[in-house]
Amino acid sequence: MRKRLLSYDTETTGLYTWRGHKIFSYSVCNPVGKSTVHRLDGPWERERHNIKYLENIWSDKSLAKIMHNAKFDINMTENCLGRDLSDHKFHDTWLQACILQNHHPSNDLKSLGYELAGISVEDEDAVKPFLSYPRGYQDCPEYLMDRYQHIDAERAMLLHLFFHPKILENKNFVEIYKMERDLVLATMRMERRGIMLNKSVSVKMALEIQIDCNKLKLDFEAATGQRGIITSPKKLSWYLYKKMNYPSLKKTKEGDSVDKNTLMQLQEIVNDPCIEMILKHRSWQHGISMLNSYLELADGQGIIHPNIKTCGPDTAREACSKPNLQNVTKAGVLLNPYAISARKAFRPRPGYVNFHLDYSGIEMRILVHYSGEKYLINIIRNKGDVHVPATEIFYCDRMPWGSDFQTLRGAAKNANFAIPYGSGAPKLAKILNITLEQAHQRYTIYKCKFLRLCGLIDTIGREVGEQGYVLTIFGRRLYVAKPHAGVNYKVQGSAAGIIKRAQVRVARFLQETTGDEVQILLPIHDEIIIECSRKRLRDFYEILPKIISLMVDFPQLSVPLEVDIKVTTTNWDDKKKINKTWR
DNA sequence: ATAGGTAGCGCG
DNA sequence: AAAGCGCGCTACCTAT
Repeated sequence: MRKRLLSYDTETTGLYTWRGHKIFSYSVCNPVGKSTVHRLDGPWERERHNIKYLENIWSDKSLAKIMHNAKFDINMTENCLGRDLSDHKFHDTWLQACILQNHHPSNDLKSLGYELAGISVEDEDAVKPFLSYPRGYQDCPEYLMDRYQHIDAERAMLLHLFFHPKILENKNFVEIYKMERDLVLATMRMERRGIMLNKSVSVKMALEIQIDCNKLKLDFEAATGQRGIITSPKKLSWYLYKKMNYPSLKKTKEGDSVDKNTLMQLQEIVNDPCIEMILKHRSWQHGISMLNSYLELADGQGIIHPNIKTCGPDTAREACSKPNLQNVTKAGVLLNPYAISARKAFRPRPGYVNFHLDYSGIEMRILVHYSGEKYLINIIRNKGDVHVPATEIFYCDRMPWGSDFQTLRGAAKNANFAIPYGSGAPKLAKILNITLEQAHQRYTIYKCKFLRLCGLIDTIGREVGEQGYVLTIFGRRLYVAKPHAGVNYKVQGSAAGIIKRAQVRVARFLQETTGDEVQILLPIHDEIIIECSRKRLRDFYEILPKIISLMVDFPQLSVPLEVDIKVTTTNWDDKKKINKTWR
């Protein structure tokens, strides 16, 4: 039987349903290339007719709708029709492209249309001049929009006809594509739900720090006699290395570096209070800017609705923007004593509790899995500390350990990652704070003990050299530009595959068991944040073991996975561990 | 005014 | 030859 397909593309008054943006027109195209445009504005008769047709399209569940970035169009359409459309069959050509060509410079609709079918972007260029803020596509002349919409619908259909057969050729790709589509729907709900900013706390923090920051700037100017240089890397570089004649410890592309690490090392040598002021000012200014940007992006209730890109990064990870909630500053990071914890400005919704479920050491586990190192596999299986052997080897002269064991272990842990990712002895010496000679010597010992782990960089590098890509544990193909990055791609990509599947499973399970009172809010690479209504707390604790089992069930791994659980009723930074580990 | 590059920094 | 990698965002600076 012939597949029933229709490509579908919406034009909206903006990007955000939560800001009231709506569909004002849509276009469709059938598999033989006949496209039509349907405006929902203008003459009343036309609008009525086109709404009815929209209803028709989205009443037929077995008619597969093809979109490029389905998360956007489905969200807008659900908003327009006022009902759930998640049981509709759909395709997403963006996902298809990302799965098939992760490293492609741009998998957007227009570029691919041009590349694969020579469709020019002239239609887009024609509407562009009408888009300057605050105007949008709805303000473009209809005849120009018409052409643009026709072509966009045709582009999407074309891409599907080109890419989908290539997905079907590979059994793993079929599973990955299915999973990615499920993830799109789960993610759409996360974005819609959003995460709550504590507006009053944000404002208060930003204002207070601003005052301190202004004062600090004046102090710096008084101390150095230089004005307007504290925020400028270029001018700081001149001041420190030319005027003060301090030694340059690190170069950038065009000059001497004044980054945090370099300045802290310089401080060890010259002990100039100005350096501390620079670092303080930078951290504080960063905190202020980020807090203000969060405030600007929050809706009337203080909810932030980020854009979570489920597919697109070269390693098949997810990414988050507007704002990026995957890099919100936290307190207690050793490397930056002056950090402003913006996480303190995020809170659970009133009446809710937030749980943070994070995989403990997932990258290391995957590395060990791929290395096949029996010794390390057994440590993990027996719930031991996989970083102890490295600590023992690299700090053999500081045995037995004193009170600073955690510091040494932390450095050894960094080395454990750096080595399989291709770091050499010089880098190790820096990480571990030992001499180059010691680094060479102990690296040799490490290599003897963990030959296969150290060999990954070569074996996987060869894999890249021969075929241009690596495979993840799910058989996902990741093209890699630089062979030495192959190990990282394999590990990041496999970890990404795990947490993506975990989200799909958990989201489905939560929807089935709790309706909408317990929901996933956000993934952060090795962690998912779940909010739970206080009314359902008892139930949640009951189903927690089931959630964890869904998260760790990956038989393709030779090592077990573990999940740490933290909880907060106040703010993101004050989350507390609620139990040992679950597995 | 706007665009693009670089540096720097946050998270994983 | 030697190399950890992936993202997004702000600020500064230069060029158009």
